[in-house]
Formats: sequence, structure tokens, C-alpha cells
Amino acid sequence: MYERKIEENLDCGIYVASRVFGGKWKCCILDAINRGIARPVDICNYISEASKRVIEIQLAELLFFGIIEKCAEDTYPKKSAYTLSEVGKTILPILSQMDEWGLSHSGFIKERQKGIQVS
Amino acid sequence: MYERKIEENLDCGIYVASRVFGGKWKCCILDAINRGIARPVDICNYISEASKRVIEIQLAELLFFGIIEKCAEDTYPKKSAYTLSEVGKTILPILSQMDEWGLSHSGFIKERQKGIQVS
DNA sequence: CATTATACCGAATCTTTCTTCGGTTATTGT
DNA sequence: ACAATAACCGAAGAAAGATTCGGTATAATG
Repeated sequence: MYERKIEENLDCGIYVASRVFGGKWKCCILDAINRGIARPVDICNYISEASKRVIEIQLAELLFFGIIEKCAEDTYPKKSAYTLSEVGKTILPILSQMDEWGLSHSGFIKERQKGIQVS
Repeated sequence: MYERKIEENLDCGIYVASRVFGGKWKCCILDAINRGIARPVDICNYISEASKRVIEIQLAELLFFGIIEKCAEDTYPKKSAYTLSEVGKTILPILSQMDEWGLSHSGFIKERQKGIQVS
């Protein structure tokens, strides 16, 4: 976790949302957990492009914000297992909407990106 | 605009979405334009916390992606004016959803942030 | 009981993004 | 014509975020 130098504006809802489930991998992590991939190792394997460390950090953050829960009731796993909290589940519809939007416009965006290494 | 060193995964809808309207200020810019704040100066004043430069850059990016349009038909303004494109308008419901989510959970998040300068 | 796997953590480094600052060009208003 | 304002750009550097690497502790396995 990082020390901020510039104050945040938590009065903007969009800012709060991107604070909580923005970032490069948090959505993927939530998606994984929602699919029942509960243990850190499994999440890391599922999102193999991401570094192990960032998944650890973001799991900790999601836990901190109460978006996910760490369960002791280890049915299958050996140790840690995460599930979505009630609050966490309220994020899912937003994620699907974003995913849907992105997928239906990805061709268009890819076209624009072609031959362009900048953004 | 910045030169990327790591390739992007445009096959993930969420990634595409955050590529197009993620970032620190793009949502605010879209919100401003949606409210009829059309000219760059006015947008800068509306989002006074953001630097002028980043608004210029992100306006250019939104224009590049076809999310906004630059209009020559200057009714009121002296020079540039931006409006949401048809594609741009499809983003609005997602923004409201995010805003709504953020606002209804901001108290909770603020509480967690208290006395903590990290995230 | 030694080995292995898992869950974490800290620090250094690197990439991406944002900000600051100093420009140029063109339009507006007097 | 001349200042003032607006739009836009480039480059340097700061800040945020991600990655890499090397740890410790503890639980599972043979």
C-alpha cells in the first residue's frame, strides 16, 4: 500500500467507486472470487498476467474495504479462502455493465489503436 | 500522451472500458460535457482540482476514441465546444451507476480511511 | 521431522499517469 | 493595431500504481 501525497475527494461517487474497485486487477479479482475461485494461489493462477504481489495487496485492500471476506470455515481449502461480501455483490452488476460495454466497443477501439503505441 | 511499454489486453471488456473512460478525470469531463459545459475553459473551471493540461490531453483522447465530438457550430462559444457522441451517451448509465454506488458507500469508505494515509 | 506449499510482507525499481511550466497560434474585444 | 483570452502542445519531473525479488511464518504432506 502506498502513501498518498495528494488528498482524495471522497465526495464524488465515481471517485469512491474507482478507489474501491478501480485499479488494474481488482475487477478481475472480484470476477474470480465470484466464480468461486477462492484461494490466493488459485486467483494468481487464474490471473496469470498479474504479479503475485499485486494480487496480495489488492486482496488486502478489498478485505479492508469490506468488499470481500476471508473465511475460516475452510470447506475445501487448506488455508485462506475469500468470498464476496454483501457489499461486494452490489458491485457485480456494474462490472457486467462495464464488461458488456467494453466488449461491444472493443472492435472500434482496437481499430483506433492500430499502429498507435500511444494513448 | 504516453508511450506504453506493456501490451494491453483489449479482449477484456472491463479493460477496454477503463481504457476509454477510466483515469482520474475522464468521468468528470464526461459529466461536465453532459451537463452542457462544452468549452475547455469552462470544463477546467468546473473541475478546478484537475490540471489544465490533463483535461486537454483527455479531451483529445476522448475525441480520438469517438466518445465526444468537437463542434464547429458555435452557438454560444467563441471557439471549441464539445458534445457527447452517440457512443459517448451509452457510457452515461454506467457513470450514474458508479456514482450512485460510490455515494451510497462513501460514508462506509470514509470511515475506513480515517487516520489512514495509505490505501 | 524434514520438505514443500501457501500466505503474507517490505523494499527497490519500473511503468503509467498526472502535474507544472513555458511555450505557439489564433481569435476576440477595444 | 494591440492587448487579452482561448486552445493546444512538448518536455521535465512528481506521484501513483504495478512488478520484481527476497524474505518470514505457518500449515500440509510424505
